[in-house]
Amino acid sequence: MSQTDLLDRAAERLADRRARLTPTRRRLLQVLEAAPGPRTVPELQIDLADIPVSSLYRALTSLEEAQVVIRLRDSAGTGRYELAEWITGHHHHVTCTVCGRTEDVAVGDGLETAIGRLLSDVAAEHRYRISGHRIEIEGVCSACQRH
Amino acid sequence: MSQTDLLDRAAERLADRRARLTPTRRRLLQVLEAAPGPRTVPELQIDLADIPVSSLYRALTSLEEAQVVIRLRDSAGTGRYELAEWITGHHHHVTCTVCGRTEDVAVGDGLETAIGRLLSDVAAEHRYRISGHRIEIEGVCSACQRH
DNA sequence: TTCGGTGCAAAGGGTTTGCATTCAC
DNA sequence: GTGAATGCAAACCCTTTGCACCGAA
Repeated sequence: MSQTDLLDRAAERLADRRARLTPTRRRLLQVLEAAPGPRTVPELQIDLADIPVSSLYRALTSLEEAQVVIRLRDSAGTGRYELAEWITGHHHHVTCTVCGRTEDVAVGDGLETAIGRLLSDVAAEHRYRISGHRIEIEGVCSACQRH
Repeated sequence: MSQTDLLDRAAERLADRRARLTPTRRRLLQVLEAAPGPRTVPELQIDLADIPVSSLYRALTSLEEAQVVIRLRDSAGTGRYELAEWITGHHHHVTCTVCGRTEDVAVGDGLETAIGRLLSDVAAEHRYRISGHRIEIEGVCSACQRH
């Protein structure tokens, strides 16, 4: 997806919620698009030093409500933001237990099917109405294996 | 595993690290063993009201280093502690998005094996040495569905 | 002119830490 | 006696919020 497309579609989703694609939000999306992985707010502040923290959080909250970005949690409990899956494509994450870096992971149909069965089992046995799931794969990345 | 066994083995693991199974740590393990799912420190304080927060955190850190407990993160980024899997057996979690309660979920061997194999494949593609995986399921529990 | 967005400052909540004290081996 | 464990208070860090002001539809 081109950057123009991304911004246009983000503007649409925001408009659905009577919100606007302001300069702050636009710059935020540009930084997130260029980022190699999910970013924390303190990290975003490096690229957006002139924007107050509270504005960053509020902009991210708006973008999350408009489903343009999603918020993850890293192992330290800090929020990490990335573009939503309709932009980046469906994926999960692997996290290195040594360096803490998180990478995107594309999953096969077989795994998705297995997860689907797990979810319906759980829904039945625990009488839950399932709304979502998160898979965390842990290991040591190739770089850290060499050290 | 009986409670005596649990405490004995915990004592061993602590001893390996020149740490002791003190009354605080013993009570902590008893509360965690009785809990239906991973607990936050604020929750633990309810059952262990006479123990200062800092002592709870330090005891939990020691127990985590001795690999007797593990620390998870819930969707709010808050740490949640539970007994290690060599005590409880491998399992996953389902969390109610309304009341916030987390329950342990047992998964059938067949399904677990299938998921484990698929996750390993995924990780291998990324040159990760896998140490584990966790699936966090979100939904609304039966009690909250009625309200 | 109305309502959303921003900036600033203060507060919130979980978590960590410095330091003195107490305790177990 | 020596290192581990505890208690207390303060500090930390990420995050949220109240309030006043600005700006776009």
